[in-house]
Amino acid sequence: MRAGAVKAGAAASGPTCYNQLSTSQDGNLPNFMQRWSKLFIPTLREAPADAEVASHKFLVRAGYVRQLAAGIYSYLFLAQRTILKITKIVREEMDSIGQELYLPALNPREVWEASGRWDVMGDNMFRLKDRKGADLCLGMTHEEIMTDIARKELRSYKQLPQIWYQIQTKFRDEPRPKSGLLRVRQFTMKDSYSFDIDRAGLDKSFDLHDAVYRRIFKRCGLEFVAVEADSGSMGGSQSQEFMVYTDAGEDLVASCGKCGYAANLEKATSKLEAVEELAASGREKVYTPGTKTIDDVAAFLKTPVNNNMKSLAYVMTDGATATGAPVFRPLLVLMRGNDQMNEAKLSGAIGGREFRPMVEEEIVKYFGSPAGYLGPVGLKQVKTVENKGKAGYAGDAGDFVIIMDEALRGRKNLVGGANELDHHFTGLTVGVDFEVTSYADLRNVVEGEGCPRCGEPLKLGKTVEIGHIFKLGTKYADSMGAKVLDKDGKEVTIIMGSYGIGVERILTSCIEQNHDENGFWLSPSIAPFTVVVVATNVKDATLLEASEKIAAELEAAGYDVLLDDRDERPGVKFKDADLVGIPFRINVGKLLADGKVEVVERDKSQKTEVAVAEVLAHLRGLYDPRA
RNA sequence: CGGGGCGUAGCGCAGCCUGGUAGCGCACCUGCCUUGGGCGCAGGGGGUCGUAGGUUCGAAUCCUAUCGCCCCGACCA
Repeated sequence: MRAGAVKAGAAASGPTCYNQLSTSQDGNLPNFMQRWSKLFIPTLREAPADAEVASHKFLVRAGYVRQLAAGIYSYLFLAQRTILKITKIVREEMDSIGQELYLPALNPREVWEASGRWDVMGDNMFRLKDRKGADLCLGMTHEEIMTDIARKELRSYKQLPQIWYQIQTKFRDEPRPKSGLLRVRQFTMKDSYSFDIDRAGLDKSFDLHDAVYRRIFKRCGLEFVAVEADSGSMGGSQSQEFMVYTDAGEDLVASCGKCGYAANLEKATSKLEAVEELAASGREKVYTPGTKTIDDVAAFLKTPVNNNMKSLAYVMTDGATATGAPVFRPLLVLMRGNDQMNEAKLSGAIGGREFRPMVEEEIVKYFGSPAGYLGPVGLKQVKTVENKGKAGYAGDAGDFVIIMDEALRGRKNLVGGANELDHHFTGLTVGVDFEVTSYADLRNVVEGEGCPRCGEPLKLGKTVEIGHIFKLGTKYADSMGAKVLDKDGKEVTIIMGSYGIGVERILTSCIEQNHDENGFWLSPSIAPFTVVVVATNVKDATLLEASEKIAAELEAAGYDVLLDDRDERPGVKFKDADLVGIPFRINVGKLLADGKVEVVERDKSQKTEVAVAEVLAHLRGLYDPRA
């Protein structure tokens, strides 16, 4: 029998679609037994020196991927099989709520200008010119293209709701690609977009995605948490991320083991213990020589750190001049002395305006004092005005925006800088000694603080984001003019949602979650093969024949079978089998004389002796592909 | 963008300081041997030492520039 030939009885599904051209393929895989000796599975004994995280090391060692350039990878046979299985699951689940489209990755400048993001995306966007010199870019995400279709085609509320999705390659020129497939410049994303006539519709589309996402990740065998996320600066109302706990992750999540509260650190809050107020003394300027840090001041004045107020000086852009140059405005942030400010939270608090810390010259210019002694007293301040539901600031160019962290609201008799070298004020109280422009939650939650819902101590953990669902509202529909007529014949803006899944991140997260020193194991639902049959000695004809028979039987029962028929020593084959992510292994070897083989469960490293005639039944007890 | 590190055979590395015929382990090929956890023996193939200039009789090695990759930070729907 020729290797790779379609075995009689095994290829029951007729001509299988097996095009490898793009991510638009349907995910079908060839339905016949594969022979390792004929395949290209370049396993490595050692990982490349520049691989840091487990998934990166193993993806390379197991022959799944090879790097082409920074953050750009070729997916070899095993990786492609796994990706196809993942996208098949994604597709099956998404088809239950939406329709699949396939949109261009190559986008003209105009559509990105329509939304204003041609400029916003900056260097993160790959840009190129065509032969005529026209600007193009590679799509980082597809709000613009989807909204463009919607604005051109959708006319009536009767056509809503719509959920359109695609599985496409995305391009992002990350400043620092890293961690193998975790942070890359080219990757596959399932992105979907919902179009609704009203908020209630959006809520429903959002909830549908929430439910479908949970099913997808579960089917892929991932342990995940859904967390509250920062809805970004531009007015989205609800945002939820799906995260996987792993030390390879880059995001921090605060979670409560008791009530289930979980939130990205950019969003998380906590119950704070009350701070004892200092005795009222009235504002008093005190000489505090050489006390540039909060700890210095607190120690010098013998006051608790949390009665000290930290003043952080920033400049932010606030509008532009007639010529388009940005206008800068000073920004003072007031925090409890031992709290850390979260930049994402601040960004939200100032309506998404850009900001950066002041440099020393700016500090002197705006405060008339060197850093270390800054405070809110005596600063000229803007007025806050309501501006289409978003706070706008009115005032002269140098007027401050002063934002105070919620943890300081209502506090009295604080210590703060006096805007004068070597001097601080004691006895500062908001509303008496100074005013603030607004309050906002700006502080980072600290591990062990009380859950905002139930008060139990919060835990912090590192995570990778594998999915994100987001109520966009009218941001793109507004800027791009996507409107329909409602029941009353009135033109209304379509309300949108945006939902993403990182396909490769499902694979990498699975590996991060399920590996040991010898390799990794994937859920049978997404593993490139569900079972590998190891013929321990191919020179032994009886043994090889028995292996082939078992493999064929399993294949006919719906398993994706890899037959290791290589002329290698058993040790080599076992090492490779442990490495490449296949959840089940059948060793055909010494025990065959007694009519038995070994069934190995990779995750538990558990071996069970099973009679040859019982192999299928035994395996079905562990996992049934047709269940 | 700031800081650090590295580019020598497919992978992991030595050689560079102190210039003089390019090496080791693994992998690969051939033969023998072996067959339950990356065997053993023998023979063999493969590298313009990232690239370009320069110094020198002579450069992997010294100098300059440049490209690439990795890490930390910044940044990051």
